Amino acid sequence: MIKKEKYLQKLLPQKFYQRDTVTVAKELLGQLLFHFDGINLTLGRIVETEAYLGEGDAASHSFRGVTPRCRTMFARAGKAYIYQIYGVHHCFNITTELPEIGSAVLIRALEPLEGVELMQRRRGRYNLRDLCSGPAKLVQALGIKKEHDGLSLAEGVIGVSRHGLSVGEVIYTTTRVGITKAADLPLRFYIKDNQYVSKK
DNA sequence: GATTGGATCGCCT
DNA sequence: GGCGATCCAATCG
Repeated sequence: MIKKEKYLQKLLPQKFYQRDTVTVAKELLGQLLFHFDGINLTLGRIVETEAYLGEGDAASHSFRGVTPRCRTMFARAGKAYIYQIYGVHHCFNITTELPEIGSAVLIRALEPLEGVELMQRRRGRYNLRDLCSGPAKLVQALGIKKEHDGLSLAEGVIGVSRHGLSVGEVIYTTTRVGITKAADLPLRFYIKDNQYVSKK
């Protein structure tokens, strides 16, 4: 189980994230998100993302400036921003742009690829399509915790490894899921016809 | 100090 | 398709 090394070799550099949030959200599609918990590696291919902007986006936690919850959104690009939602779940984001811009990309769905058995145990679900087809589902499947908030993806504990889109795969753009403010902005991106996205 | 509601999920009908 | 779980950040007074 030395699989970890081959993914670390292709770790996306910090500069990948320190760019326009919409660009990062689109270019994360097809890449490989992993978590190494010290013993086991779980990994999936990113098939759905959403951009949360640092300016003019009322749905973004950063809309009214720095608060205790969203302070990580104002950290350097390429860090994990993890928050609790509905009292019971957690969501995983990656910070983008320059630190003064409170922006991030929400990872909404993965195609499970490595450590599938462990994901199934963590989820208590066995159908592959039920493992990572939602932001809180993939956090649970990968074993990501709120303690990882602020962690740099350059550490290689949680990280994204390069792996582009396949030939013929097309990116679809829609409005974001589950928000009421700024609900009309086209900031959700997913791989068209992919069976692992959270919603069509 | 109190109230409100949320970047969700899974079970129920 | 509807709704309860369950907590705390954000907002208001």
